[in-house]
Amino acid sequence: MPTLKDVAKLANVDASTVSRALNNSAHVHPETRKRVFAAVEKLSYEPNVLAQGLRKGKRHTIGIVVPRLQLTMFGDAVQAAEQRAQELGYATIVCNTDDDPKRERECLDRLGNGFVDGLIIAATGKNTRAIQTLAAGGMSIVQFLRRDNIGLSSVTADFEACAYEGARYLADKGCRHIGLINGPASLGPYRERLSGYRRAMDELGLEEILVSDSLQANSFEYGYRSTTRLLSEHPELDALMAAVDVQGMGAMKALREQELRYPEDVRLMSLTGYLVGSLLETPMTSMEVPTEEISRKAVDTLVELIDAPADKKPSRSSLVFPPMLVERRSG
Amino acid sequence: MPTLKDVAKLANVDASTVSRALNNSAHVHPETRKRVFAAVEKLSYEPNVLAQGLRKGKRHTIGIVVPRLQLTMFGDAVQAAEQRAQELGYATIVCNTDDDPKRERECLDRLGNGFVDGLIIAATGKNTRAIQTLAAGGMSIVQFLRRDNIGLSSVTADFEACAYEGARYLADKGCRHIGLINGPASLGPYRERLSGYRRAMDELGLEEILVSDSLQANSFEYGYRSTTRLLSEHPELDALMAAVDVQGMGAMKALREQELRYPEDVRLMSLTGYLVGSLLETPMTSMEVPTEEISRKAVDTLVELIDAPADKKPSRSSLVFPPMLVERRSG
DNA sequence: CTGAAAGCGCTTACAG
DNA sequence: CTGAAAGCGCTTACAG
Repeated sequence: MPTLKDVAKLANVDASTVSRALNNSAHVHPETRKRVFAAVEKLSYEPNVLAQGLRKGKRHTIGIVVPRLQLTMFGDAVQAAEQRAQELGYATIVCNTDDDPKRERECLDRLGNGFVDGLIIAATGKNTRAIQTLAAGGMSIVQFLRRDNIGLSSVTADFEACAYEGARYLADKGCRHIGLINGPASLGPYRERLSGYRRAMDELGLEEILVSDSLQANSFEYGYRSTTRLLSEHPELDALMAAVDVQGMGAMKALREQELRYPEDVRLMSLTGYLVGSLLETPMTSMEVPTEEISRKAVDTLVELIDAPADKKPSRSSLVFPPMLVERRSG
Repeated sequence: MPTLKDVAKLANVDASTVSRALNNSAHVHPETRKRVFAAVEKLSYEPNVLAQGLRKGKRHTIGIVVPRLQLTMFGDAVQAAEQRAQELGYATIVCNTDDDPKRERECLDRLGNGFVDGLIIAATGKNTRAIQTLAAGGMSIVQFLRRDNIGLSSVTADFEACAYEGARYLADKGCRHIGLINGPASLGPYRERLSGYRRAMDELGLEEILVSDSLQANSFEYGYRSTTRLLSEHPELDALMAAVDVQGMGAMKALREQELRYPEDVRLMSLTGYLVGSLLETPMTSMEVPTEEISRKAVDTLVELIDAPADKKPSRSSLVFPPMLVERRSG
């Protein structure tokens, strides 16, 4: 592996000049510059990220904090984020919190300890203080896929619209008893879905029928139990919206057990669909969200933040992507 | 962040002594040692991985090369590998090849270029030369979940047993026309499943009925098309083994279209099941493989390889984990 | 516009 | 058993 010195020797200049030419950090005579780049080319020189990092106190690593990967949009999200990070020359460390505030806290402690240059995070909402402290201490942080109003940039989807448009769609199909399987309102996306659902129910003059526990909501089990409960309390149910796909899969199980067909007896849809829903035996009607785009954008935003000099960090930004309705068999 | 120097000052020794004490790289007087560790404790000192890396030419980053993450065992595998890597102080870079040799080549080029200390890889089998060259050039490489006989350590599952035991199970249930949806024999796991299937068919005196194209086999579409084809050529089919879950999901779609019920008309099972199969509307009978354990072990093996001094690298090892049958509804 | 020097935080021959 | 010194590959004030 050639080093700066090798390039400098070949170009007949000092290493510092090579550095300046490469980083555009000061005026370098065009002639010199040309020689430098020729030498770089010739040796196919690549700067040693480690040495750069040591010098500048950067590790070229970003942390990704998400609840889990399996069968969730976060799996896709992390894949896209890792790819984008790699394109930008960053390694990644992925940390799964399982939506457990304690585990999240551990992740934050570990990553905060000088392990990474920045963080993209889909937080539980229970460690706001710790996250703000980290940010105040100079850590670059971007929220993605989940947003709380904690003074940090975010890239998310419009979950309010997911629920609102989902409900309008079901109402258009003639449903009058539209249930919602949601999750704890302490989490931004659930709170937003709830508010979209309420807006729609209000406009339509329909009764709100919903489950919104503060439990581990992003699961098959939760979808199953919630559906069973809703059906027993509201046998008139003719439509059901699940916040995420695995909940919808759990709902399917519950409906089958009650010998209810979907969509014939109960229209079923997911409010945040991803690949798996389309491959089910009964493909699931879904609101879909551009997860990959969101993740890539979050990484871009983070890297800009990391790279900006301390005295002119970009100001806080909030990006929200709209969802799209995909009609399939279940609803 | 405290540095070696801070520790040295507090312990009243030279930085080099602290280094030796911490790394156990030379005799340090027990008394001195005690002082050093007390200081480390007091300052809660953590060595700067970047500086260590620069000194030793290590990046503390490992590359993970897999075909894809979505709806495959590789998703689980990568999650487990990342976690283990993190425990060992390594960052990760994940590269998806989509089982395309060209993309795999790009991954290898990029990662080979001094970006990582080592690689765990589930290869396409089409870049054997490039991989061997990398290894010969000093890159530490461990194969995981897929093994080719290319002189490198591996940690895999016994896919031969998956297919053999799967077929025996179906035969025990009374099936006499057992089909196999496989994939290209150029890939180790498919080759091994094929051989297990053949062994079982041979022992049972049954006809081989199989699809084994050299296409993108790890997909819903492939499972769907293959099943349609097998059914048209062999209407007598009474059992079907899919190499992986998504193929099985595609098979379900094809069976439904032919108005065949599973398991009543055709018993269906996956030979490498993971979570998704258990959550389907018709939960899938599967051979299951300890993906997480395999991944963690692969990372351990790799890190040992990386950390060993050049003159005494551990010799090649091959670890194979046995599968387990999980009976569910589909078969 | 460019060179010489110092230093990021560590490790490791080299003396003693 | 321990200290002083050199150096991994880079960047950045400091002169000029």
